Amino acid sequence: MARTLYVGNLPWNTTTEDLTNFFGQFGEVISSRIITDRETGRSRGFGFVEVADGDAEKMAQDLNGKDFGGRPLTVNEAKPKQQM
DNA sequence: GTTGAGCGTT
Repeated sequence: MARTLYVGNLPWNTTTEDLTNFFGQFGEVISSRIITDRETGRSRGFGFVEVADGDAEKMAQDLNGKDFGGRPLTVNEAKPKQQM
């Protein structure tokens, strides 16, 4: 399985590939997703990164507060989304 | 071409 990490304080131009590359250096990245505004299509400045179960907590602590794009990254374990 | 707390889409 994998854990989902909430990533905030991202630059507007951050892409999913940027998250995958950055998080990939700290652990195994399963998938990444940048949340874009559904109505405007522009980036909301945050996203989610799905990582390996065993590396999730370590990556969250290592990447939290790390500099990314010139700004301190905000990383936390994402809240479980309602699965229907 | 803007903005800056905040937990997402099929």
